[in-house]
Amino acid sequence: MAGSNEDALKGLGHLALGTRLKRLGDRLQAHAQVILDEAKVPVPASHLPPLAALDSGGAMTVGDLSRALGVTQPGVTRMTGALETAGLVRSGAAEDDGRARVIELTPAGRGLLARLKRHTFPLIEAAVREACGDDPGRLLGQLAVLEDALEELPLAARAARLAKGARRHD
Amino acid sequence: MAGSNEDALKGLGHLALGTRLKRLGDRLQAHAQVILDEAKVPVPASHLPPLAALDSGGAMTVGDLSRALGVTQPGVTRMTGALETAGLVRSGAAEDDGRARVIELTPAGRGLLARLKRHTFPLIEAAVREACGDDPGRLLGQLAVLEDALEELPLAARAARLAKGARRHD
DNA sequence: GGGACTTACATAACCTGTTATCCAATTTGG
DNA sequence: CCAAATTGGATAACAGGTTATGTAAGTCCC
Repeated sequence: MAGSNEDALKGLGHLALGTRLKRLGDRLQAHAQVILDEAKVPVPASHLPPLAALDSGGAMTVGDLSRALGVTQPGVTRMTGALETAGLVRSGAAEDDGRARVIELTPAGRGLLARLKRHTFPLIEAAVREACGDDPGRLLGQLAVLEDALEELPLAARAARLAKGARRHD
Repeated sequence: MAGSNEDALKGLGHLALGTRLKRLGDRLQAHAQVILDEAKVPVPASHLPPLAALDSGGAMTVGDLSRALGVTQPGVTRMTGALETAGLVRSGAAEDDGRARVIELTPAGRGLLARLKRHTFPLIEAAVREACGDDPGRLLGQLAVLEDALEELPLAARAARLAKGARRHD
């Protein structure tokens, strides 16, 4: 019999780290969604990043948002389309460039953001921080280390180098 | 005016932790995929967890796999379907229960796993460990803390408690 | 033993991201 | 000034997960 499962991912250790990170991220978002729902926020959590970016950065184009959020341009097009349907943002051609579409918050969007910043975001922030354990910054630090490392030298390159070094033991 | 921006995104800070974890996980998987491709592994990285689970746990049903991997049952159905098409697993009704479908590795699947365990997994493992920085276990530990915390008390409950405590400052 | 629940899986529809490609507007260079 | 290259965005197709629901097999209980 398989005995106690669960350890399948654990057994893969660092190999499954990617899977594990994704799942944990998903779960965090789902939990945050519950808080948002309780606060009667009329948008899914996934739409908050663009709203926050527009709030802090002011009106900007699709491309700007794409860069600001780190999601691809089609993703931004879809998100902003949904937000526009929800009445939280509006958009129009840029004055100086007919190709660019400038997105800005509507009053409704600004109002929502104001409420969120005052009541909801701090709550989520505090709850997540608490869930992170004694030293909340440490997790973020570890993530940054990993992100930077991947940026600096891809895994494949590291693997190749390690393989070369290990070959004599083979 | 929003003044110094940043604080909207700061407010999102830990809400964005979910997004960040997911994105980092994605990137890790993409990097691992490169290594797998170079090793001529004929499956996407996302299919390795079920293979590894079957390898370590032996033949098991769809439901077992779902629990072992932490993905939903339809997800397992799809994954195993693809693996079966690829000839790496096979399946059949359980002897004692006509509803259950038991999945097991084919010889090809076992062979692939053997090769991976010998050559590829250790490489990925080592590369990821290196990328994680000086103390590779610490990140896993942090993740476990967060996972356990979410399990033990959902964010919404934490938020509710924190909100109650903070109300007198409102 | 036969009807009502329960269980295990399959299927469908959806969500949210991706890459690939197309179109229109702008810029550039001859 | 017009043709070519570039740029900003939209659209389509796909990926990999999810939830919701359907269906067949098993179990319970009168």
